[in-house]
Amino acid sequence: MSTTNSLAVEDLGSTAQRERRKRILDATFELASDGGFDAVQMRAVADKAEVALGTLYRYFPSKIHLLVSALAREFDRNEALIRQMGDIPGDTAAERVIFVLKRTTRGLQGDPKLTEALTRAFMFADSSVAAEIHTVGMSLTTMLTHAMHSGQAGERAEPTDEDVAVARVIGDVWLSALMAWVTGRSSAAETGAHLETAVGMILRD
Amino acid sequence: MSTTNSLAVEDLGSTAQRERRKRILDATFELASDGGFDAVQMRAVADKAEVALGTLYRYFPSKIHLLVSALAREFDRNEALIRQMGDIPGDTAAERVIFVLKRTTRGLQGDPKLTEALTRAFMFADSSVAAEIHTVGMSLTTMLTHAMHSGQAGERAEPTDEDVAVARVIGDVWLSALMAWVTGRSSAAETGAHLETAVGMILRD
DNA sequence: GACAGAACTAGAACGTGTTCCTATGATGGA
DNA sequence: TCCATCATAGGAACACGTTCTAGTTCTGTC
Repeated sequence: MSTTNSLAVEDLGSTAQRERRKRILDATFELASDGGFDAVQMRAVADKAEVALGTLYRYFPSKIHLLVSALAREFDRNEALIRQMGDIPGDTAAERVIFVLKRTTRGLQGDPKLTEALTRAFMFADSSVAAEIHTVGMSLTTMLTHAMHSGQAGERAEPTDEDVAVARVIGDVWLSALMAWVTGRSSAAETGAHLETAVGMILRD
Repeated sequence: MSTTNSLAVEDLGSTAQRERRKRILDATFELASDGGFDAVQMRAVADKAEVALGTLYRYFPSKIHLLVSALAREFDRNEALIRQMGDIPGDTAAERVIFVLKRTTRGLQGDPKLTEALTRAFMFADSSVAAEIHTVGMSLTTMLTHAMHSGQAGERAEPTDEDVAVARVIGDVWLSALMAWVTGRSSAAETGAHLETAVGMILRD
């Protein structure tokens, strides 16, 4: 286990450690939700999580690792939520994909500062955060391929390479749209419209 | 002219000022090219440009503004280059778009550290950099709509809303692909392949 | 229970982005 | 030419991410 990676839940032996990790991520969410990226100050996170600064850095080797890990947890939860709601409404793949994207986007837009913090960290991440970023990418791809096939024959089959390629392109567009929204370059409505247009282009049935 | 914006060339009265601005951007390129984002240190830029730190901040209110302005200049030059080479090779819009994207990408990949610096700054930018980001977005959109229509009837007409929407989606994918490459999550070859796939999906003739 | 090693705390210290201050030089109008 | 104003130089000062050190507590093993 190299020191350049965040400590994942599986890496942590004791209950106390898992609780520390949770307290840290909770504190991160709270601070981010209040004041965005800039308010997530490492000393403040450590204080709020009741953990020493050095310990915080033991669990997450940088602020970016911390925030991207927080994003990964958020995505995991979102994916679980969507998965447990069963079949996704919509007759075509495009409709279903737009449904989950809009739902996810709406969830994020409900907490703009938090979203700003998580998104900017994700965008700023360099190669040392590759592992955490990969986790996020997988969640997104899984969610999208699941939406594409939900309720269809062969739903349980592995997604094809083509499915994955489509999901990646849609994920790219979604991230860019999210970034445009976060940086105030487009409104929520424009973001939604842009997403619909793009998915319509890519997923013509 | 608000202090939250970089000083554009047009804002500068005297020749000495235009030269200062140029020296600053040149120094930025040089440092970025050598050591990437981290090597572009404001004190180092000021030294190399033979300008006081305070002056640097007068011209560019933050490191991010500085780097995004550098990116804008680079894009302008790239667009001019492509525009002056006349008709773009390729029989279909997709082929022509792929041509300019690959050409631009190759240019960037030829100087990885520089690209890392510029891309990460762009990705990290917040709303205070909206103006500079918009400049970059316009260059990209213009380049793409130009490629879509190059050599076609009605080449000189204004791009339609649909053209712009398509260009924006392609621009989104391109940025994400560039980011994946910059952060070492995908190779140059994969980046190229991904772009081709995506453009193929979006621009089916 | 005693010990070894890992994990944790508290806080100092360092680097770099950013701000601020004072003195000096350039410019344009009376 | 002289003055007012603004731009620049030079450098101190501050904030926050990150690293490091010394001492303390926890955990597992004999």
